[in-house]
This record gives sequence, C-alpha cells and structure tokens, in this order.
Amino acid sequence: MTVSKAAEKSSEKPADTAKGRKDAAELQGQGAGEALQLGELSEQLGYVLKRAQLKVFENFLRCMASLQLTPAQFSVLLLVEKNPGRNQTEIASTLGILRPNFVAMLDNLESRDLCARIRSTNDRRSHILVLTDKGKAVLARAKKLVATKHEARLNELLGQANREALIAMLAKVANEF
Amino acid sequence: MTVSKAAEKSSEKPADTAKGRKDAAELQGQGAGEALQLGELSEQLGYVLKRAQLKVFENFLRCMASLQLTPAQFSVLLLVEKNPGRNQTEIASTLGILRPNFVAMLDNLESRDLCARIRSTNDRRSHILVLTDKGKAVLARAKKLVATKHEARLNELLGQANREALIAMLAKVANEF
DNA sequence: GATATTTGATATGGTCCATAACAATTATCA
DNA sequence: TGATAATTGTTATGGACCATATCAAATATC
Repeated sequence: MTVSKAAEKSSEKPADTAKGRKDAAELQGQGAGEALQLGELSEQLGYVLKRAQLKVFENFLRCMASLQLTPAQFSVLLLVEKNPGRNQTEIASTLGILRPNFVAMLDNLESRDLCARIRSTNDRRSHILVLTDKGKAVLARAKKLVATKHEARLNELLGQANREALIAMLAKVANEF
Repeated sequence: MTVSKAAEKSSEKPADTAKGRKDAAELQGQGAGEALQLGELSEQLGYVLKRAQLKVFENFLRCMASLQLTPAQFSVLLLVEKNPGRNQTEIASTLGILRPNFVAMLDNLESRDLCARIRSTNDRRSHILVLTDKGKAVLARAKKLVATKHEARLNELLGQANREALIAMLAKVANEF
C-alpha cells in the first residue's frame, strides 16, 4: 500500500515532465530479449568478489555434501585441530565469529561428536575445545575432499601459479585493506 | 537445556577414556596469551575470499557514507544506467537478486528519488526502470568516490597491474567455477 | 573483601536470502 | 475465439547469519 503509492508518486514526480515523458516513451521495448550489459559492474572489486565468493562456497558445499560440513564449520575444525586447548572466545574471535553466535555452532559440532568442550581446570569459566577422534577422522576426510575436488577445480581453472597469486592477493586485501 | 546436556554428554563420551583424560590434562593452559596459528586456514580459498569480501564491503560503505549507498544499491544504479528501459525481473536476475527481494530495494531507491518505476506500454505487467535526474547525479558522485577512495586504496595496496589481474581472476572464478 | 572483568550462554532484533502464493496481464493453442 | 498456461510485480513467511544487551558463574583487581 505504501509501496504502490510510492511507486505512483515517484513515477510521476521526476519522469512526468515533458522531457521525462518523451524519454520514457523512447525506452519502451528497449532491447527486449537481448542480454544486459554489465558495463562498469564487471570491474567493480566488490561485485566480482561477492559473486566469486558465492560460487566458491556453493562448490565447497557440493564437495562436502557427504560430510555435511559448511565452510564455517570446516574452518572451526581446522583451527581447533591446529590449536587444541584454546577456549571458545579465542577460537571464535580469530575466526571473526561473535561469542554468542559461536555457541550454536559448537552445539552442532558437539552433538555430532566432532568436537568437545572440556571445562578448564585453570579457569573454570572457560571451555577448552578439542577435536574428538571422530572429529579428527572427519576433518582428515574433509581435507582430502577439499584438495581433490575443490582446490583441484581452482587449479585447472587458473593454474597453480595463478591460484597461489590469487590467494596471496586476497590475503593481503583481507589483512591490510 | 538440550544444549548443556549435549555438552555434558560429549565431553564425557569421547574425552573421558584413559587416553582422553590424559590428553585433556596436557592441554590445560596451552599457549595462553599467545596468538593462534591459522595453519592451513590462511590458504583456504573460501576463507580468504570471504574475509576479503567483508573488508572490501566495509571499506565501500565508509567511502559511500555521504551518499548512503550500499554495494547492492550501487550495483543496481550502475546496471539501470547502463540498461535503461529494462524491467525489474531483468535487472534483478542479472544481479542475482530474487524478484521478491528486489521489491524492497526498489522501494528504497524510489522513495529517495534515485530511480523510477514506469509502467510499460508494451507489457502492462512490467515496470520499466529508469534513473531519475537525481539518481544520475548521485551515481556520478558515487563513481567518483569509488574511484578516488575505494579503487585507489586497492591500487596502492596491490599496484595497477596486480589489481587488474585480481579482478580478472575473480571474474573467471565467478563465471566458470 | 568489595568491585570490576571475563566466559559461556540466552534472548532478541536486524538483514539478507529463499519459497509459496496471489492478482493482473499476456502468451499459447485447441 | 476462448480456455488454459505462463509471466510480472508483489506480499507473506521462514531460515540463515550477524549484532547487541544481559545474565550467572568464575576470576581478577585493588
């Protein structure tokens, strides 16, 4: 209701001048059926970055379908494996995950017996994170899937050297932009 | 409630074996205070892509603060300017926006008098999209801000050649992955 | 030992993304 | 032609992700 009113208003305010009406008439049936021109959009960093990221995540999820791991979950398992004995706050913050949002993530991983919270004896407020044996096994399989299906795809698309250059540049952007 | 129960269960199932208890004890106070090791994470395409994208969007929003344009809104204005006379479905779909979600976006742009919906005379179901004069002016200012603040930042970080190589590779990933 | 801080957790709200459904209009084709 | 199917913009709605405020328990600070 406010929507259609806004639409009426706007289509009559700026476009209903003499010039506006002529322009609108000329546009009727403009390039119907033809593909749209992306123009400057195809060189906008943010645009191409976002689209690439969506495609990569999509591919990742397909590769991981058998293990049911999202990119975020995979990153948690990787980080916990590399840094066993750290607490939730440390793991979450280095991944850019806010502590409240990390709770449900861990609940999920723990309910699947991939990860365990252990009450710390030094600081009984905090939970130390460890991969379970199953978690280690699943992560090992996940790494193989990523290497053979996911990264291999990027290699055949860009070549080894370009792939490394791309990741290095992205890391630089992520860290120093 | 199911949460704490799951936590108890998992922390006692895989980690409370003789070996599990010893490992947990050894981990207490592991590398406290030291920075975490990213390990293989820093070479995961998806991870570095996502973090770079967040940083770039963040920077974009800062550069555009005076114009109050999000990356998505900027892309809509760019595409409508390059392809005037196309309808909502065409613009939305080439941007990867679903039609239902595009409605509110247009309501916003139209309420700010940056964009106008014009009922098509050829097909009276569809709305033709056009930039208003104000929309063209705002977009022109936005382009300048992007060029001088946003892209310039990337140039001084990577250099002109690397910047172009990065965007080309990202485009390839976005299109062919 | 009183006060402040930290940790994990809950509740909650916002934004973005996806699907189903609807009225109006147009396309299809028997 | 006229009945049926498809399309367009729209609404409603639910899920995923992200951010803030708040809390109890434990610890740190002074």
